[in-house]
Amino acid sequence: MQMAHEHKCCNKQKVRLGAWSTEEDETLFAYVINHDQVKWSFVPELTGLKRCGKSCRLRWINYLNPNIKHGNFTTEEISLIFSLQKSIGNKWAQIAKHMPGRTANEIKNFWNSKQKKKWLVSNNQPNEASSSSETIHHISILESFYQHPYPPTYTDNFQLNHGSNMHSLVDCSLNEEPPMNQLYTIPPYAPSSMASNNVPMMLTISHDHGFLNSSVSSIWMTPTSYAQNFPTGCHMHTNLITWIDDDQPNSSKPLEDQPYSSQPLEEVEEFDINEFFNFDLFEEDQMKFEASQYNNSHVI
DNA sequence: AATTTGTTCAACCGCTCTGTA
DNA sequence: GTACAGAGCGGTTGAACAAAT
Repeated sequence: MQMAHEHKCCNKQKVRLGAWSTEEDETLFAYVINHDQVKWSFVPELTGLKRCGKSCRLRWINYLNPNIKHGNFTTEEISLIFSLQKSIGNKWAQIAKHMPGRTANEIKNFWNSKQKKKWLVSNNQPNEASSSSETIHHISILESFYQHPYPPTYTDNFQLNHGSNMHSLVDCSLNEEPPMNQLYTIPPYAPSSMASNNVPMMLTISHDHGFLNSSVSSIWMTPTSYAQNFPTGCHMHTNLITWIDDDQPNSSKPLEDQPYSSQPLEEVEEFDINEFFNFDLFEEDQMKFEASQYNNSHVI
């Protein structure tokens, strides 16, 4: 615990800094849990804590809040962090909203540590970067999203509805059986070196059974398709898949504005994607994919 | 066993955003 | 329209711990 000193906020009152004691935690917890509306700037005065109001707020939202899920991130959560970071950048608070129980600070810390490791790997500094198998695992996940879309294994028709006029059919390819709460790639023909944008889009998958709806986090455009305003690939979050009524009108609004996107996650997770897709791996597709990647990299 | 180096994560800082008078 | 206060956010720091030497 650091000595009390003048804080720049809090009217320059003397406040304590550093790690919180058990007693301080108990005091803050007891106060917040018993008050619906907390005015953080008044908390030190009302509780007797020698802390800045901002510090109290931070302690609550990052540690004391009983809704926080402590412990390591799951593979699904890591996937979601990578895909959301790619979509919206370092908007940690927004990313945290997609991950109940996780704090923006926790996600930011995770991202920063993994980014550092990725940098070390990309700069051929294996001694530092390969210090644990966990590191390699995380980096392989990251690489798969950023650089190496996996080979296509299955083809279906996916209907992309973009803006008011665009209404295009593209082939769908899935690299492997995607667990729920996972991101997968449709289709992986365009390498990441090609132009991409992050325009929010709605992806409608047409099937005999009705319609599936999902957010698309990023769209790939080849030079040709870009000229034609025709996306060749996209990322899709399986955890955001929801059923919609057949008469639900298509819309170009962002997902959060869609009434059917607010379905509880528990309901979403009950959906079994295996009922509708066959994820068998075909070697021929893999070769075709590798060839297209090679060709594209030499065209650009 | 002691020291150095690397990693994690809680906490701080300063800035921006938002609501209100 | 503007000034102010409080809340929120993202970048950064540094203490504590773990791993390597």
